[in-house]
Amino acid sequence: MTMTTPSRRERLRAETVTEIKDAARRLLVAGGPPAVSLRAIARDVGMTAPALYRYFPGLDALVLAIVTDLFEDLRITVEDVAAEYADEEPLTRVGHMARGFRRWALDHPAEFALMFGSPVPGVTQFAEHCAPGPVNDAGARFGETFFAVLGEHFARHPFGDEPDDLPDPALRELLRPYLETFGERFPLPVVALFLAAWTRLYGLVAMEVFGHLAWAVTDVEPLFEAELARTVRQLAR
Amino acid sequence: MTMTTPSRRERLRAETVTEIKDAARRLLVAGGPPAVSLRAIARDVGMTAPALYRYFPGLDALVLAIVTDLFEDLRITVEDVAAEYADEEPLTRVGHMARGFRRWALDHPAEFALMFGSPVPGVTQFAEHCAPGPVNDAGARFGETFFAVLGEHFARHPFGDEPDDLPDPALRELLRPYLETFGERFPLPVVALFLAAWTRLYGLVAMEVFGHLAWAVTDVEPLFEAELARTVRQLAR
DNA sequence: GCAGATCAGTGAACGCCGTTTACTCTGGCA
DNA sequence: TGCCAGAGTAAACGGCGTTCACTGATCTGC
Repeated sequence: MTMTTPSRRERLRAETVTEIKDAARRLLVAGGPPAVSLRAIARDVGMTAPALYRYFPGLDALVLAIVTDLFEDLRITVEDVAAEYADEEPLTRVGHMARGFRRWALDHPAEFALMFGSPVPGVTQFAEHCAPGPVNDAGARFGETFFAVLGEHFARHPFGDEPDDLPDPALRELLRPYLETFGERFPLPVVALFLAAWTRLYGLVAMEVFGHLAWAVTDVEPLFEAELARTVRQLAR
Repeated sequence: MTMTTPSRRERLRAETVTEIKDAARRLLVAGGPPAVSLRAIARDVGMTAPALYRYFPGLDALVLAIVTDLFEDLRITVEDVAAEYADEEPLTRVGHMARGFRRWALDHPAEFALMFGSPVPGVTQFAEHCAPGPVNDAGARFGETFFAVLGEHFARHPFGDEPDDLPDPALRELLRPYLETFGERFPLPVVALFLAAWTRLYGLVAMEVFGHLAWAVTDVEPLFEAELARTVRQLAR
C-alpha cells in the first residue's frame, strides 16, 4: 500500500493536524461547542488564525473532522463493552452496549451535543444530504457495531415472520437509505424494530444529557434501566 | 387587579417589546438559532443594538423570553388538537396530541431546536437549575395539557397497581422534582410510564427534526405511527 | 549546488457579533 | 414652565470567521 516514508514535511504536517484537533477537543470539553473557535485554537497551538487554513478549509470542516473522530471514539468504547461481555447472550450484550453509550454520553456531554444535538448550521450542510463522507462512514461503522451483535441474535433465533404494519414493498422503499448503506442483512420488520429501539435510546440519553429531564427526576438511571428492559424484551420477540 | 390604564408610555413600550420579539422570531425562522443576534434584530426594528438593552438585559434574556412564548404557542397548538378530538377516548386523544406535537415540530424546526435542542450556553444557565421562572412555568403548562388528558383516562380506568421495579419510597425520591411541580395526581408507576412515553416521543421527533434519521429512512411517519401505537398500548395497561 | 516552486506562517483588514459607556433628545408630569 | 426619567444614539472594546498580500523556509529538478 502507499506506505512510502512520509517525507518529513508530511510528518510534521500530520503532527500539526493532530495538535490542532487536540486543542479543539480541549476547548470543546472546556466550553462546549460554541467555545470551539479558530482563533482560540490558534492561540492554543501558538499560531495565528489564518494559519489554520493551511490545514482545514474553514471552521466547519475542522468541526466535521472532530465529529468524525468522536464517532470513532464512541464506536471503540461501545465495542470494548461488547467485547467485555463477549460470552453473554447477544441481546444482553446489546443492553450493555446501550449502557456504555449512555455512560459515554454522560462523560462527554459537549462531544455528545456536537454529534447528536441540534445540528449547527454548517455541519448540517454536509450531513443532511447523506453524502458519503468521513463523518457518515464513521457513523455507519458505529451503527455496524450494533448490527453485528444483533446479527448474532437473529442467527440463533430466526425471526418468525409476524405480520407487519406495512406491506413489504412500502417498507423496502421506506428503508431505502438504510438498505443502501447496510444492505439486506435482517428482515425488514427487524430493522424497523431496531430503529425504534435506537430512537428510544437516543431520546432518553439526549434528554438526560441536555438536562431536559431535570424537571421530573433526580436520577435518570432507573428510568433508563426500565426502558432498556422493555426495549430488549421487545427486540427479543 | 392592577388594570390601570397603561399610561401611553407603557403602551408604546409594550408595542416595542412585541415588535422586537417578532423580529427575533422572523430571524429565528429564517436562519435558525444562530441567526438571532441583537444587531440583526435592531436592524429589523430600525434601532441600534444598544437600544435593545432598554427592553432586555441581554441577548440571553431575549432568547429566553422567546422560548417562553414558544412553549405557550406549542401548548395552545396541542390543546387545540385535544379539543378537536374532545369526544374521543382520552388515550386516543393523547395519540392525536402526540401527532400534533410532531407536526408542530416539523413545521417549526428552528423553534423546536431552540426549545428542545442542545442547550445553548446561557439558556442552560437559567434552565438547568430548575429555577422557577417564566420558561419553566410555560414548560409546566405544556406538560399540564398532557397530564389533564391522562388524568381523564386514569379516572375512567383506575390503575391496577402492578408491582413496580422500584420500591415506593425510592420512586418517590426519584420523582421529587416532578412531584414538587405537579403534585400527587397519579400513581407513581404511572408517572414513570408517562415519562418513558414522553422520552420516546421526544427521541423520535428530535431525531426526525434534526435529520438524524435520514441515513435510515425516507419518511419517519410510519416509524412514528408504529411507535406511537406501541406506546399508547403500553400506557393503556 | 543551486534556481525555482511549494508550503507554513504572519499581519492587516473587512464585516460580523455582544456589551458598556457617555451622551442627546423628547414626552410626561408636577 | 421646568425638570427629569426614559428612549435612543455614537463610539469604543474585544472576540469572531475569513481573505489577501506578503515573508521565509523547505523541498525538488536540473
